[in-house]
Order: sequence, then structure tokens, then C-alpha cells
Amino acid sequence: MSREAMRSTLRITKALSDIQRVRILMMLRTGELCVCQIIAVLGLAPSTVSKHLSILSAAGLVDSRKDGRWAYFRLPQGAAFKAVKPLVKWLGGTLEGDDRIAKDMISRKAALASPPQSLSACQRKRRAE
Amino acid sequence: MSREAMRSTLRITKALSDIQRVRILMMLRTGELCVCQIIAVLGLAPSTVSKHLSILSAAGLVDSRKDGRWAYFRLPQGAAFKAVKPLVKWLGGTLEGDDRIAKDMISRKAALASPPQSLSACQRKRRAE
DNA sequence: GATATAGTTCGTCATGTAACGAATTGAGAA
DNA sequence: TTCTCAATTCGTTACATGACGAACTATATC
Repeated sequence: MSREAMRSTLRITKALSDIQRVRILMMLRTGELCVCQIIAVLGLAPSTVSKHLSILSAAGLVDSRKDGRWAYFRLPQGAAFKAVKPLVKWLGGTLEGDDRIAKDMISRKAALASPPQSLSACQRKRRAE
Repeated sequence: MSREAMRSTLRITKALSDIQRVRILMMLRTGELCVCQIIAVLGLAPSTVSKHLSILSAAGLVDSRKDGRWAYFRLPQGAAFKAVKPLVKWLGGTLEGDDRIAKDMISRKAALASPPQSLSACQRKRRAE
């Protein structure tokens, strides 16, 4: 049954066709991130980010693990990465020098510097506004 | 102004996120096709196919030329192809053995065997139905 | 010039998708 | 246990997208 090839291919291309999900993939290139850190960089509602992550996950473009009450996402490793590597590489190439991605990398660094707790506080602030 | 990188990247990924446009790209791998031949293989309305081709064209994923009243589309050549080559290659790989693509290749051969005129007749028939 | 036809453009409709807030789930802290 | 909080799921709304037919454009033929 090779109808699955097309479905899986389209799951991947559809996952790549949204700017927020592309931003997520780019910020994961240099290592895993907690969901709250991704939320901080994107500046979107937690529910929105969670949905994007589930779409990336269903497409096999990211892996996730749970640590206590935090969830971490990263690019797939090993054999699984082989399938998506050309795409991530191509994305990185075409987005070379893009303003938003560059800013995201700076925000990413800041988010990594602060522990998850403080970011959660930031999230609370978002809700209060 | 490097905001353009993201816009152009998303034009490409969005172009790849539709099954009909993926089918078109795959059938162009082995050479250029007339619009009426693409219409015959896809089995969609001419206006629909034309829209898909304009999206692929805007993304830089296909080139076109006019010959009389016929329009021909093909994958970009030379330097322009370099940018999209990894994507087409990846698509071809993940779609290896897909039923629909296999059928398309057969229809493609049939469409190439018949001259454009007979395909236009086929289109007329579609309208009459 | 008049007619037929390949292809595009336009307008419409149905469906898909991204955003949010509210409610829920599940793991730690009190 | 009870409370807090990170994350997900659910329901809603606004907008994007794909399909079609009708109208239009341009080119070849009569």
C-alpha cells in the first residue's frame, strides 16, 4: 500500500508551509528547547505553540521528551534525522541572513540563559495583561 | 532587507504543500509538458491547473515558454535549478513507489504519445459532460 | 476580418487552517 | 490530600486556499 508515501510527504510539506513552524525548526538546530522557551521566542499563546509542535511531531520533524512537568523538543536524532536532514539543511540555507530568524536566535540565547521557571513567570505575565 | 528570504522560502514550501502541485513537479522530472497534457493527467478543470502552475511559477519551481497557442512548463534549468534541485530530489525520494505518482507517469506517457490537439478534444469532452 | 480554441483571470462556494481563551490533564510543591 | 503550574485539548472565530464555471485574452485557421 504505497498511498502512505504521498500522505507522509504532504504531512511534511504542510508542516513546513507555516512561518511559525519554520521558526521552531530553525531554533531547534542548535539543540533542544523547553516548550516554555519556544513560547517565549515566538511570542504566541501556549495553546497555539503546542498545536504547532504536535503538527511538527506528527510529520516526524521533531522529537520530544518529558522531564517532570516540562516538555522538551529537538530535531530527530540518528536514522530518523536522515529523512529530514536535507529539508532542514535546505531551510537553513535559504533562510541565511533572514532578519526574523536572526532575531529568534538572539531571543533563543536569552531564553536558554534564564531557567524555565522565570519563563513561566513571563507566561503568567502574558495572561495577566 | 532580508525579510525577503523568509517570504521566498514560504512561497516555496507552500507551493509544495498541495498534492496536485507535487504531482505536477513529479511529472515534469522527465521533461517539459504542455498545459493540456498536465490537465489530462491531473483530471482537473483547466482554470484550476492554471492556478496551480502560476503558484509553482511564482515560487520559482517551474519555468514556462509559449509556442503558438500552447504553453509548456518544465523544471528550471541551470543555475535556477540549483536552488530547487534538493527539494525535487527529496520529493522524488520520499514518493518512491507511490501509487498515484506511478499512475501519473503512465498517464503522462499516454499524453505525450497523443498530440496536443487530441488532448484539447478531451478537454472539450469534459466541458460537454 | 471572422471563427475556433489554448490558456488565464475572475467571482463564488466549500473546506482547511491559524489564532485565541477556557477547560482539562498531569507532575511537583505545600 | 490539596494547590500550583506546564502543557495539551477543545471550541470558536477570522482568514486562507482549492475547486469550479463563466468571462476574457491571445493565437492559429478559415
